[in-house]
Amino acid sequence: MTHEDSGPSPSVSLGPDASRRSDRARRAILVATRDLVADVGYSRLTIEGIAATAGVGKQTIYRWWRSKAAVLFDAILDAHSHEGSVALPNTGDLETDLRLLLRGTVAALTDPSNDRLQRAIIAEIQTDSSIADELVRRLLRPQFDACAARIAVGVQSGQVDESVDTDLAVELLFGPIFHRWLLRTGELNDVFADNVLDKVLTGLRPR
Amino acid sequence: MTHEDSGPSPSVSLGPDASRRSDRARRAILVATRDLVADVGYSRLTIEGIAATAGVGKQTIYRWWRSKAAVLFDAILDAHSHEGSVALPNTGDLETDLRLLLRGTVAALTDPSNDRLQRAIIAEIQTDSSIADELVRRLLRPQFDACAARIAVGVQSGQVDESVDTDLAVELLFGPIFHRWLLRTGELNDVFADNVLDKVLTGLRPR
Amino acid sequence: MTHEDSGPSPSVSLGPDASRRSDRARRAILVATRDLVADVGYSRLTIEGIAATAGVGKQTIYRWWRSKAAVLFDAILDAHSHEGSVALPNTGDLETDLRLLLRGTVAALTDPSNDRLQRAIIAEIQTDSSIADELVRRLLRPQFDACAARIAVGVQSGQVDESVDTDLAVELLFGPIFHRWLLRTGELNDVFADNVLDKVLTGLRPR
Amino acid sequence: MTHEDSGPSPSVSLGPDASRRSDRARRAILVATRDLVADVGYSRLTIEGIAATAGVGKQTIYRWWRSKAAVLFDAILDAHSHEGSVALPNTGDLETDLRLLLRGTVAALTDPSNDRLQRAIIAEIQTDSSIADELVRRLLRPQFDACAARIAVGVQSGQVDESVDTDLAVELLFGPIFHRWLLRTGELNDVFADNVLDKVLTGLRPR
DNA sequence: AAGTAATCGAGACGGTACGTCATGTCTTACC
DNA sequence: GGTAAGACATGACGTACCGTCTCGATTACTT
Repeated sequence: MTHEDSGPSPSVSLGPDASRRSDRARRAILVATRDLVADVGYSRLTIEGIAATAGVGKQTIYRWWRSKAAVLFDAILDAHSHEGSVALPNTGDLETDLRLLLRGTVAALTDPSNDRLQRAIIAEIQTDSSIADELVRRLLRPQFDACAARIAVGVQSGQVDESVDTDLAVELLFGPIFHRWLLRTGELNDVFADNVLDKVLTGLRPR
Repeated sequence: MTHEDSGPSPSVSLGPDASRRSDRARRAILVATRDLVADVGYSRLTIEGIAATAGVGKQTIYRWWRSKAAVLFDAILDAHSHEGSVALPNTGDLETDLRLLLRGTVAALTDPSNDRLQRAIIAEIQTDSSIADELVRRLLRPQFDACAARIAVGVQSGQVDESVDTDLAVELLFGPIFHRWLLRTGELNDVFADNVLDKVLTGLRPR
Repeated sequence: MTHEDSGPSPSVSLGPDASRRSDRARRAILVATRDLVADVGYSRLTIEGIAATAGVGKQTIYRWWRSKAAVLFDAILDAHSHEGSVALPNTGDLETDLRLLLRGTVAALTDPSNDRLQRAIIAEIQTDSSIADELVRRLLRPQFDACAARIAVGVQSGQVDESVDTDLAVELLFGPIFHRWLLRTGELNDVFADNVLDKVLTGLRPR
Repeated sequence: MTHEDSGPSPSVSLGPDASRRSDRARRAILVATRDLVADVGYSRLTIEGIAATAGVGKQTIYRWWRSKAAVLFDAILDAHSHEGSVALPNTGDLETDLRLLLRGTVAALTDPSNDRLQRAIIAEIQTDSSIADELVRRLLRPQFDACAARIAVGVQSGQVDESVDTDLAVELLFGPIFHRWLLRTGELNDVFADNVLDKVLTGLRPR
């Protein structure tokens, strides 16, 4: 999202002259955004509030981000940037590995400290599809791809039928998990994740 | 408010004295809300705009609804109230019936005239969980229950393994569909729905 | 102000059919108006507040009075109706009698329990001159006329020059008093009243 | 805003940081206020109307003035600020000078183009005594002091008794004038002013 | 090192919408 | 038909934020 993806300060919009940009202000804005969303919720998050909390002029925010949603998105990216790569465990047993992955996803979604931030960005992408694209591209796709890769290994080792589309398999796994979280149709916990995994794997096994 | 509601003026919150309520105003508000969301999108939907379009005082909206989201939700309910019951077809073949159901769901989600209204309520339930509860209880649960009932018939006719939890089966089917629609991870069409159905049914068949 | 000036329920506007009028409601409205003005001041006096305090429907007020000012005016009239006639003392000495009158006026104006009510009607007559006419005709003119009559007696007894216009004399006396009270240009007390009286009488004495 | 005020943007309440204040907005607000009061009267004067007429945001008004009355008062002050000093003529004859002064006051009060503005501020000071204090201090007191000074000269030249309190004398003169204007007890014209002056001066002459 | 140009914190500005309050009209049910 | 109650359309209130703008005061490149 910045001019070089490997750089230290990813941003949705580059702005006029990024080299002069105050890193102190940028970090303060992202931290303030996270804190405020956690505190008061996204619906009460305001640019003025972020600026005041960060000790920053409003114009500094408008100079570098297109919208409140863009700030929020960078705040989330920034929070995830310390998580390291999306490597999956490979114990050799596909079911075990996927169980760890799904349970980890459940844990991340239900973590109260992230809940408001994550739901905020979901709410936002319903309106702003460019943010949706960024979200998929930078956060979700890498995870889904890693998961698909692990399933592909399962195909080679004979644990999964070779006719299976690995991308589809990923959505069969994550779909019900996100469905429960987003629509609040029921409790999201490890039992549910295990049940989903069991049935989906049954459908994917060689016949 | 749901299809079985025979009362004349359904509402999320009844307010002070529902017997005196003007039905003319209520209907105008719900229609205006639907029209405006379709026109300008939820983020630009305002109470003042609804009131002006409906030819109604703002106070009349605030008297009967707790929030903009509550109005929106009633507008959606009202739109669905004319749809008749949620009966599924029963051709005798489970796969055929479920294919029709999933394709219908895909069609409903991707229908451009509903898109903004539906996404608006999804955005809203991320913030307001009481609206989420209403949505599940009055709109989603009836459909899911109907689907689960059809699958239960499939168990009796030997098309589905008798160990299967029918509620879980429903989420395996709808989860990936909603996942694509909500997160915009890919194109949502009949091919995808058919693929989901195929793999899930494989996982559910008697062994 | 009513159809017969000597009747028991004076009102600025007669309304549709005064014979059916509820005297209970009328009295409750006037009392509530006085209480509320004293409590919260005229600027926060509302028809709804009067109706609620009086335990009366709003329509009952609108049916019998043309405006909030009219209610207020009747409330003042009603308060003064218990005061008896406007007889002045006649000790034989004009200065003594006028001193008592002016000091009484000062006392009435500075009485904190009447202050808000009186100032409210003053504020109102700046906007509504029909109320001003009523005020002068029913409250002020009788007092001024009584005062003028007393001065006329002074003319006959040789205490005032016979060329003096008694109406003018009255305004010379009351003018400075009201001036201080209305414009708040200084403290209004007996000393001031006595000084005014002294100088004005000097100007009026036979030469 | 008084005669000795040399600053460029006098205001009742200075607010947050007067140095940043837009003079364009301030002037537009005061002009709009005057125009609107003259047009529709004080009772129909609204902040929203002022803002709209002045082409200004409502917040700009609320930022710099505490109330609608404060705006009105500044509008009056601003109108008077172009009048130059409050010097009285000094022809050598006290009666002539005071006659000019009183007739000028009568003319100012009965001028239809000022009537609504002046009555509005009178109505307002009945409720808000801080505005009353400002009015006296900045507009009335300077005029009264000038008048008192002229009378003091009359004392020295033997036209007025040396025992006379000049401030009292001023109120004897202006009191009846304002009384007629405020209470609408009779017609306010030059004849009345001359009569008042005649009697008051008689009371003030050396004996 | 001085000059200069962009960013910074601050906050006033013209606006829009908020949610509340009061207006004056109306309808309903009771007496 | 008057009454208490209160819903209604209207419109102003005073507040909160929006996104733009203008101010000095840094700050960091340029010469």
